[in-house]
Amino acid sequence: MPKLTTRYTNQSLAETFRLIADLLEIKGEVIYKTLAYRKAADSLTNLGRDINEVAKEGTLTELPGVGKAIAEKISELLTTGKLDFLNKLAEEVPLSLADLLQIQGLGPKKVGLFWRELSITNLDELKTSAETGKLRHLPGMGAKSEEKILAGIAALARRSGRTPLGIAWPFAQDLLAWLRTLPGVTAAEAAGSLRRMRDTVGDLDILAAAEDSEPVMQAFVERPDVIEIIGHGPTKSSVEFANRLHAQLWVHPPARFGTALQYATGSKDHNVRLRELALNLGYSLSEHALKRTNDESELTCATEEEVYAALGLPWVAPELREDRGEVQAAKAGTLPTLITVNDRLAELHCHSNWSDGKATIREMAAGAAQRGLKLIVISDHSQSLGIANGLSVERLQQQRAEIDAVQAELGNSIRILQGSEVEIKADGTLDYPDDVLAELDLVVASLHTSLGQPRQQVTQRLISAIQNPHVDIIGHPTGRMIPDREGADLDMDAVLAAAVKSGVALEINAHPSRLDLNDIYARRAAELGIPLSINTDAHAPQHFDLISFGIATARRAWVTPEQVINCWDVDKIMGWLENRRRDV
DNA sequence: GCCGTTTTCGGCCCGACTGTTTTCAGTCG
Repeated sequence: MPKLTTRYTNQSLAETFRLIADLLEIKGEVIYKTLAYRKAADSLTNLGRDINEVAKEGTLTELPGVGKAIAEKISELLTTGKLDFLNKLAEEVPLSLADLLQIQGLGPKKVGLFWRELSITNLDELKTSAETGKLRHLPGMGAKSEEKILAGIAALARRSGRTPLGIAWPFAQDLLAWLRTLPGVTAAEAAGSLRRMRDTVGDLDILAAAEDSEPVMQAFVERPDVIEIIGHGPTKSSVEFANRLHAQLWVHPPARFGTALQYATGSKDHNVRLRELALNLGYSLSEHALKRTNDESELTCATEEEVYAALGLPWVAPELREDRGEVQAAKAGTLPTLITVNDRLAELHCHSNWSDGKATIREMAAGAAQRGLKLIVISDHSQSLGIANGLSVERLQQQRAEIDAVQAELGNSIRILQGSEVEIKADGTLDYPDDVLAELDLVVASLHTSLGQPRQQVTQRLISAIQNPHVDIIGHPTGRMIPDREGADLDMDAVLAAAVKSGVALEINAHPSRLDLNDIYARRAAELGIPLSINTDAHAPQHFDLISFGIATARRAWVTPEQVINCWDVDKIMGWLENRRRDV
């Protein structure tokens, strides 16, 4: 439950509207009203600008899903920090009821029933009532329902929110590889937020193609690492694994794999758009087929391309399927040509054993060359980051000799530059003096410490670095760590405006625990013409392969290869750096 | 509560699974 603060961010505002939606639903308000609040919340989540700025402009109602009523509520929250409507609602419906919706299998109708009939308002009271058999006498309830609720409460205590993509992805790949070995399985793919490559995922959604689903489902729920079967049917099953991850598997015949994969990939909002479009074209779209509404005849699709083609659209990349304008763009033929992993030609931010890396400069350069990269920047930590063995000015100058030696040895297989990941210190100054920075081929400036500074202070600190003419790239701009640490409380509109002015590039750090910038801000930056740089921050050669997570984030941000420095050829990169040096 | 080259009022996606029932409501994605 969000606590009331006087300064609202896009996220806290979105949470407030989601809370309102939950409470209205428990209260029994017409479903479309609750959906409207959730839609508005999604719109705020997807917004790359500060809502305070939009409110100042008076253009709130131009946001999708925000009309007069919700715009007024946003304004009230932003100006007074309170919302009369929510306060009155909270007097009617206890706020703590919203927590009960977190329990798997428990929705607003049941929560409302428990509250009205038994005055249950929180988890403890619900648990006691279930344990003492008080729930089973209510309509639609029985002993099994009580068991399910208790299991749901226990599962809630075990789980801790969403899983970082970097953890979910490899596990899902193992699961898919195993599924593909099962007899009768002709294909298996990740779906859901996993396939859309969101930075965190809820449940793992997995789809398999097989004529006979039963044996596949049976094998799935009987896997030795399954600790609980949440559901088990012929087309859909869901389980909890020993590692606490939840997964659900759909099995459909190969001839229907296209509609099934499209359906299971989502997002929900993207699917709603497509189904609306289908209805306009005389089809009802489901995971099984496109059904003509006039004669019920079916058009089955083995591939997703066929599904989109039937709707008059080009195939839409999964990373775009968030209902952020992609269906409209597909219709208009203006989908971007998204960046791919193969477009990456350079790594501009990585570490060697001169600071906290695990490999030598030679090993890093050779590893990069082996992966087809044409240019690598060794950017070890600067002096004040003692914990990472940051380089003194003297060691930095010694490192140049080794880089030159490795360059001579490897010849023109790869270009090696000397850079640095320079600390932006708590006072906003950089960790090396300007004359030292001027000697470097490329400078990445990053925040690592004092991330908890007040908004204005930490924003000004980052802007100081952006304005330093020696800085080329801002590394992982917010400093967030998934899932544990929120980034700095930056005024991102001001940061982006400063970046536009200085011509500095912003990084999408590809490490799955960072993915910083995130998709929303990366999209906004690209729209503003700010050059992006996608880097793995590798501390060993195998980390170069983490690039796929950074590329996926860029794809979610609608980014094309031209907008990313790492995709330029060596001459263009060197030219860009030269221009920046000349402007100093 | 939002929204409109089929509508400014009347719509607002589709199906599987479960537990309670005896034909269906609730939940989920």
